[in-house]
Amino acid sequence: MIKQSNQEKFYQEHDRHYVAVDCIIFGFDGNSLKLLIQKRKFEPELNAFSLMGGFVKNEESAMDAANRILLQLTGLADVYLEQLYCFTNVNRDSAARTISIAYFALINIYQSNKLLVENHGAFWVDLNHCPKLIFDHDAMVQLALQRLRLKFITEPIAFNLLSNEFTLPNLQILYEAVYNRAFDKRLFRRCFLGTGLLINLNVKDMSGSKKGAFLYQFDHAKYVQLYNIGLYFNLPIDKQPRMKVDKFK
Amino acid sequence: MIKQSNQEKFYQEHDRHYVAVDCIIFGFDGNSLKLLIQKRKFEPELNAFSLMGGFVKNEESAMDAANRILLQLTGLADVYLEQLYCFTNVNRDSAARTISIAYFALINIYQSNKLLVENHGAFWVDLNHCPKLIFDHDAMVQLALQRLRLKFITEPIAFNLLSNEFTLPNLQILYEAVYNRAFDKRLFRRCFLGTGLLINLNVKDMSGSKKGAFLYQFDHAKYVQLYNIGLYFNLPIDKQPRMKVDKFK
DNA sequence: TTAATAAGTGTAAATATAATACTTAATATT
DNA sequence: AATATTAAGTATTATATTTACACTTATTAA
Repeated sequence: MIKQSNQEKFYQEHDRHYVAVDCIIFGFDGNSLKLLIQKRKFEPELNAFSLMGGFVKNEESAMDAANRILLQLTGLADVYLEQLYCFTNVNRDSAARTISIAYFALINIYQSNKLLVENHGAFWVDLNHCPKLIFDHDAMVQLALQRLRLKFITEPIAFNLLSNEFTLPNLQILYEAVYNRAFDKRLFRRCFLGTGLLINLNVKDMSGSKKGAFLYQFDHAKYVQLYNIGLYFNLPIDKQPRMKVDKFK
Repeated sequence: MIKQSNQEKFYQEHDRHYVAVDCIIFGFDGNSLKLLIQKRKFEPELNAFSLMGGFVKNEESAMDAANRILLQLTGLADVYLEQLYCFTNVNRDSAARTISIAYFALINIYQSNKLLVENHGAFWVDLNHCPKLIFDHDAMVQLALQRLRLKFITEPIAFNLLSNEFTLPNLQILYEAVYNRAFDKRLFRRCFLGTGLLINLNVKDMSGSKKGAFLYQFDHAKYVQLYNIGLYFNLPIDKQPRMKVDKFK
């Protein structure tokens, strides 16, 4: 008990800080990547654009806080959510020294609760036409996009942005939006179908073309099963040129 | 001014937290990967083993804090240091709610100041024979090792663990320690020499064998130059088997 | 019936990776 | 002086992967 009080003293000598989480919330409307941002209703930076965020409370982890904020804003639980980076520059927040743990989320844009989103002054913007955001939020978004590009190659997380049922053209357009470049249809299909993780539902979605495109589902169970025997998801796309002697001989 | 005070009120409604940094400090003794840990001289967990850490102060970023701790402990500045992950579980620290931002460092074990290290009750342990560490520090180390394996393939950071001059066998032993497996000498040499980033000094290090092994330097300037024209460091080693239809047909 | 549209498909060439064993330089030993 | 020892250093062939590339098909609308 005396120990406990010594401990407390030891800790109490140190500074404490506001700890916030900021959420980079990605969505996909079938054509382009979207980001959910808000017009701030409070100071500092009233009326400026920012990511959705909030403070971490004593009784919750940062992940809890991010989930809480996502639920409040979108009505969605069990969202794909990943810690991105912890931003700690002393003056990053103009109001008070605050460290921010950035998380990025992938959600199905059409499953989010429109009313909740609107009530929070939030709205979806095209990633390519995103207004300037406050503080270091632009840097957060850029870093999230980088991370997304890494992840899309090495984990099958793209499906979090799509409906349960999707077509291969849907999937390709999503990847093209993320990497901001076109892929050859034949190569793209082969590398995805080659994983054996897509279940052809033998039903056509006729909304996108006259011929219609087959609907697929992602076989999550098979993914887990293969992962557990040491096989990994890894698409041979968007490989960056490598330093090689012949490349500059 | 009234605005400012409203801001302050808004922030002051929220909890503040102790924010620590913990450093996963890697070294290499020519044979195996080492970790710098300490025997704690204070509560909680007096005499238990832990990573080196400290609290983030009001006037410094987390990176500043990590650098400060590294300098105090090893006498080294300008160390390779990278943010790993922010650990925020509510009960991760038994003494008080503390969030910890973990950083990993790569240092040349022989450049660290032995006296300083000893005075801090710190010492190097073989990664394969590391005692149980306090709190979530074991998880931090495992995550750092994972990150290291990713990074060693995609960035030439291994050289931070070696002397300025090194032999190809030195480098290979280091990679073998990190990936915990043997590499074929011919493949390993080819993939490194193939980058064109190693300068053969045409001087032999005779300490390791009768024949001697040529000393090399990493050509950092060339690395930056190639990086800037869009060529990337990427070694084709330790590729994980990929999910493919034929693999389980 | 035909025109239009996007979906869907296969093969060959080039490149990258993996698998493999012997030679060489220097030192230590007899 | 000859020989044994040790780890360093080297090249080729087979296999797998990646890239490049153009036509056919299913359906709807005119």
